[in-house]
Amino acid sequence: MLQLQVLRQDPKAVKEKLAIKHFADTGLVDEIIALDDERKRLQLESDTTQSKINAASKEIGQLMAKGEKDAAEAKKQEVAALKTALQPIADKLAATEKTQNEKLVLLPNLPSSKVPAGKTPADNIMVKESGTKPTLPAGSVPHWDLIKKYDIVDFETGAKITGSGFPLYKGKGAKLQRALIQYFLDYNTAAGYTEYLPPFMVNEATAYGTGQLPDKEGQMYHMQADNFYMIPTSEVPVTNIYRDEIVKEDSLPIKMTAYSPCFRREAGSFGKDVRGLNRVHQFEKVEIVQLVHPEKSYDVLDEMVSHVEKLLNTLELPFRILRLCGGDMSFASALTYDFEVYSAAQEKWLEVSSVSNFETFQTNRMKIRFKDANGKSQLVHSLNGSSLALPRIVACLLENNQTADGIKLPAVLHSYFGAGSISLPSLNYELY
RNA sequence: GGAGAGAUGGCAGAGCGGUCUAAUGCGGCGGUCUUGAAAACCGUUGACCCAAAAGGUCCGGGGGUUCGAAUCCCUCUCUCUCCGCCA
Repeated sequence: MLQLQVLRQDPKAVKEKLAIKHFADTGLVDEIIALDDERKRLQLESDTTQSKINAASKEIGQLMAKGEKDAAEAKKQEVAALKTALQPIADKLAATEKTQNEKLVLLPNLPSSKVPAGKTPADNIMVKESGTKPTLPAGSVPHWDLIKKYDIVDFETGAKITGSGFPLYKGKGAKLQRALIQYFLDYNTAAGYTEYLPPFMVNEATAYGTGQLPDKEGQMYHMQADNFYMIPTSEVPVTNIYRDEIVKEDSLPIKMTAYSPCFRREAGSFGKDVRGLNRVHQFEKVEIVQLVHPEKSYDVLDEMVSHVEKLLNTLELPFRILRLCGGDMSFASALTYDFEVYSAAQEKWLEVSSVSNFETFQTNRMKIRFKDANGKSQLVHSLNGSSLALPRIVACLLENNQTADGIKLPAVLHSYFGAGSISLPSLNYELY
């Protein structure tokens, strides 16, 4: 949620920035400012009346103590009249605040000056490309064939248990998940991030805090009986740890990391991109989140990008980094870098991480603040990124490293996985 | 699931219809003393709305009673104790 004062200060600049995000309804900005003027007027009127009521009530108490019953009665009449007058003002004030807030929540975050103006993924700027695309041996196949050959992910049984898009990892496939999660968490904690294991369901207030509600309600699984939502990413519970808190300035930056499964309905996606592990309803991810001083957030964004970059390097996969254009960025982000790894058998790039600075867009909703040197409360900036989302990493590891007699794993995973490669299953293994 | 108790400022904790502009303690900040620190003493110390003063709002959330609610009533959420069930 944007800060009102930003709209009031320079509505013209706000509209120009919204245009970069391809947000059409710029009239909303003026509407919100007009509502704010109205709100202030009503607030003043309400406060003045309330002040009179308070003063009169106090007098009644004093008159009663002195035994002047008639005078007290007269005052009571006076208060009753004031209260009658106050009621419509209070109702109107509440309605105005509600409408204003509903409209304010519709505005996306403003893009930083580094965001290119384009509209589609083709307009994203490639910042870096790293590693070389492997030349696969003859007979190489995409990961959806490899997982069957090696018997490590079973989509059919996952569909039987739950539904399509819920993979069932098996044997070495399950162990590879565990190894990757463990490795990613170790990598993050070594860089000073505190590890959390959060609840995987959240309440409404939490989902609202990070912006999943009201915007993306249809993308989350909803537990109707208890009104909980399955988390689409651990960013949601983790960022909310500090909701409604005022932290000490010297406790910044707050660096947090968490593993969680992520649940996404992916309503509306279908077609080729959903094949295999490319797009699923439940997947594993390790996330990094930082709450930082406003002046440092763009340095921290660079630091987080470099953190993920080094992690990807150790996995020995070719990848590229993109700076997203206004049209491709998320609603809440001010600047986003996407990481894509190259899937050699599919011959395409797959997104495995998205690192964003949200500035005060999330913390304004969650009221995460710190006290500055002058004793003033200021909103902190929030950032997050994946390090990393597993399924597409696994897809690329399988495809890019396939050989005639097994799948070679990068050296960094050997100790976590307990072997240097995934070998073909023995026959009796299939007969479990 | 059953029975009971509770939710107050950063923390602990009093207040149970009008002087609550919330006692007191701890912690924090500033000062005196000190070479410096500790101790002691003195002062200070919440958030939000409003350009600011004045004023208003906030004692878990929401609603109600009353001229007046931290205090009484209803309701929701959460915490604790005991019983039951259980990984």
